[in-house]
Amino acid sequence: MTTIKDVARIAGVSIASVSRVINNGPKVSKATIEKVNKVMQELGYTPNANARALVTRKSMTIGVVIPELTDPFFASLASGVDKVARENNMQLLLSTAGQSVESERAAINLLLERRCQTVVMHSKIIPDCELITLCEKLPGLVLINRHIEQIKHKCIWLDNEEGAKIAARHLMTLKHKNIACISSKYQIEDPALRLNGFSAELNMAGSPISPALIKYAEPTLQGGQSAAQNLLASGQPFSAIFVYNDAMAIGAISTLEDNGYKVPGDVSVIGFDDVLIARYSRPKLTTLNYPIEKMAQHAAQLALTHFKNEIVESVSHSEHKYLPRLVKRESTSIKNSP
Amino acid sequence: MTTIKDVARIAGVSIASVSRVINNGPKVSKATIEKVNKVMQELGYTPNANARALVTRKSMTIGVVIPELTDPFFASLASGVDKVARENNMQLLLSTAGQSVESERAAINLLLERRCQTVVMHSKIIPDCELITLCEKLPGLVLINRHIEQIKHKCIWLDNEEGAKIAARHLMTLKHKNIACISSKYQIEDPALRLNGFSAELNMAGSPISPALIKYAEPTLQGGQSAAQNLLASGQPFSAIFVYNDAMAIGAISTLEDNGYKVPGDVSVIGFDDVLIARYSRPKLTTLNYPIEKMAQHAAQLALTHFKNEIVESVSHSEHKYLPRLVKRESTSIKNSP
DNA sequence: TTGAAAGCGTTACCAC
DNA sequence: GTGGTAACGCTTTCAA
Repeated sequence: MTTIKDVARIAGVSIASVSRVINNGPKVSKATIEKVNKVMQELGYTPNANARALVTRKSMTIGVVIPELTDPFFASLASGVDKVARENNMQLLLSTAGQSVESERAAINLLLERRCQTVVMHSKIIPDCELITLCEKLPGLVLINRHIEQIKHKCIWLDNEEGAKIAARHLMTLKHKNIACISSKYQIEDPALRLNGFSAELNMAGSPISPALIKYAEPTLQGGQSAAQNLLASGQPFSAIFVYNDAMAIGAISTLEDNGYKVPGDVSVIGFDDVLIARYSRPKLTTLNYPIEKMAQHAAQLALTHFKNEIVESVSHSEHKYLPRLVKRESTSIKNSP
Repeated sequence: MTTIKDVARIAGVSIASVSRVINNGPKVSKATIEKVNKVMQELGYTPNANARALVTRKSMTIGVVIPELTDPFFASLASGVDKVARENNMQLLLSTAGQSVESERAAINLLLERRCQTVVMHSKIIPDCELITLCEKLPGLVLINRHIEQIKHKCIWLDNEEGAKIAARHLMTLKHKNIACISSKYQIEDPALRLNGFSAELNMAGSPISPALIKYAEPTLQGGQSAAQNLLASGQPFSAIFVYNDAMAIGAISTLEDNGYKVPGDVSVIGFDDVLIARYSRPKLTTLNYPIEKMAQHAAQLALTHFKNEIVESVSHSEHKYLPRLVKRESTSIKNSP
C-alpha cells in the first residue's frame, strides 16, 4: 500500500504538508494542495485509519452490542446507530453478544480494544454493578432497553408497564370483559413488566384477570400457537387476548382461526413491538409500537454527547424513557354482543 | 488508558516480554507469564487494536457492504459474515452503501481506510469494470449476488432464472394453465432474470404467458396489492400468480382475498426469497428459498481464502452458483376444476 | 529466556 | 507556508 511518505516524495513536499492537505489543515498554498491531491489520485492513496486512530486517539467508530443481527428488532437498533454514525462521519463496529454473560463481556471487550469510545449496548445479562463500573471506564457508553437507576442518564428504555396499560385500556374501551393473556416464559424482565402493567390496569378497572386465562410459552410463532391451544382447551370464555409480542400474536391468531374463531369478530388480539411482520399478517396486527430505531438514534447521540463531555445538567439528570404507541390495525374490534 | 509500557514497568519486565505474554509467544518463563498476567488484570489493561493493526498490517476485521440493515435479507447476509468473523476471531466492520454509486464507493473506501483486507460486498450499482479493478487492489474482496465472468471465482450468486423455472414447473405440476406474473419495476437485474426464466419455461411447455397477465409495481406489500388490483381489473382469467418477491406476494394475497378470491382455493400464489414474513403470513407462503445467510458465510470464507492466498486451482476456476429451493407451504394448490 | 531498538503510518508541535 | 521530528502503542528482529 502506498503511504503518506510515498505521496510526499513524489509530490516533492514534506510529509507534514501532505498531512495538512489530507486534513484540510490551515496555511497550505493552493499550489501544494493541487499538487498533492493530484499525486494522491494517481497513486490511489488511501490514508491508514489505524495509524490515524493511534496518534489522534480517536477511532471514529461507534460500537453496537446486540445479541444477534437476524432479529429485525436488533437490526433496527443497529440501523439507528448506523444513521447517527454516518451523520458524524463515523463507522459502525458491530459486536454480537449472543446469550451468555461471557459473550456479552467479550463483545464489549472487542470494542474496547478497538478504542471505540462511543458505544450503544443492549445487555440483558451483565449485572447492574458491572455496567456501572464499565460506564466509568467508557464514558461514551449508553445502555438501551435497560434502566439502571444509578446511571439513568445513560439509559434509554421503554416503559413496558405503561404500554401494557395502554393495551388494557384499548381492549376495555372495546367493551371486552373476559381478557386472556399470553406471556413469554423467558427473559425475566420485559414479559413480567408487561404482564404486571396489564393486570394492574384491569384490577383498577374492577375486572381482574382470571389466572386461568394466563398462558406462558416460547416467544415465537409456535409458542403463540400452543398458548392459544391451551387457552381454548381451558374452556374458559374470552373475547380478547393481550399477547407478549407480535410473533406470538400471529401464532395465536392462526390457531384461533384454524379452530373456527374469527379475528377480530370472535376474538380480538393485540400484540407488542410492532415489528415488520405486524404489517404483513392477515388480519393486520393491532399492536404497541416500540420505536426502537428512533431510540437507538437517540442513544447514539447521547453516547456521542457523553463522550465529548458536553454534558449539561439537563442531560445528566433527565430520564430517557419512551412510551410505546398504540397502533390500531385490524386484529382488534368492539366486542360482539354474545 | 494504560499501555503495554505501564504493564512492563509495573511488572518489572521489558515491553517485549509483555508482548510475548499477550500473544502467547514462545520462550517465556512461567514466572513471567504469571507476573505479567497479574499486572494486566490489576491495571485493567486492554491492548490497543489500532496499534497492533498498524504494525502487523492485519486489521482482524471482515468488512461487509450492504445497502441497508433493516431489510431482513441484508441483515441475514451480515449475520452470515459475522458468524465466520467470530469463528476466526475477527470483527465485523459494517458499511452501509445506500442506493447510489457514490455512496457504494464511499462505503468500500471506508473499509479500505481501515485496512480491512477481507470484505464481502453486495453491490448492484458500481459497474463491472470498476469492481474488477477493485479486486486487484483488494484480493480479499468477494462479491455476493452478482456474477461477473472475469472474476467469477470471487462471485457468489443465486441462479434467479433457474429459480423461476422451478416455480413455473411447480405451478404446471399443479395443473395451472393461465398463470399471471407480478414483477418489480426496479432493480434491473433480478426481476428481469426471474421473469425471463419463468416465461422461458412456460414457453417450453407450450403454454406461453399472456402479456396481459404481466404486471409491474414497486417491490413492496403495497406494490403487490396494486398489481393484483390491476390483474383483477384486466378481466383476464388466471388461476395462479408468480410474484417477484414475498412482500409483493403477501400484498397480492390480501387484495385477492379482499375481492372474494380464496388463496389457494381460487388462486395459487408463489413468492420468491423466503424471508421471515413468508412463514408468518396467512396462508403461509409457498416460495423459493434464497439461502442468503449460507451464501454469505461461504462468501466470507472465500474472501478469507483469497486474502490468505491459499488459492488452489479448484477454487480459482470454479463457479459459486446457488440454486433456490422450492418451499411448499400453503399458498399454492392443485387447480380447481372450473 | 530476556531486553533494546527499529519500525508501522500518521498527526502535531516547533522551528524556520 | 513549509519541513523536521517526536510521539502514538505495539510487534518483531537481533543480541545478549
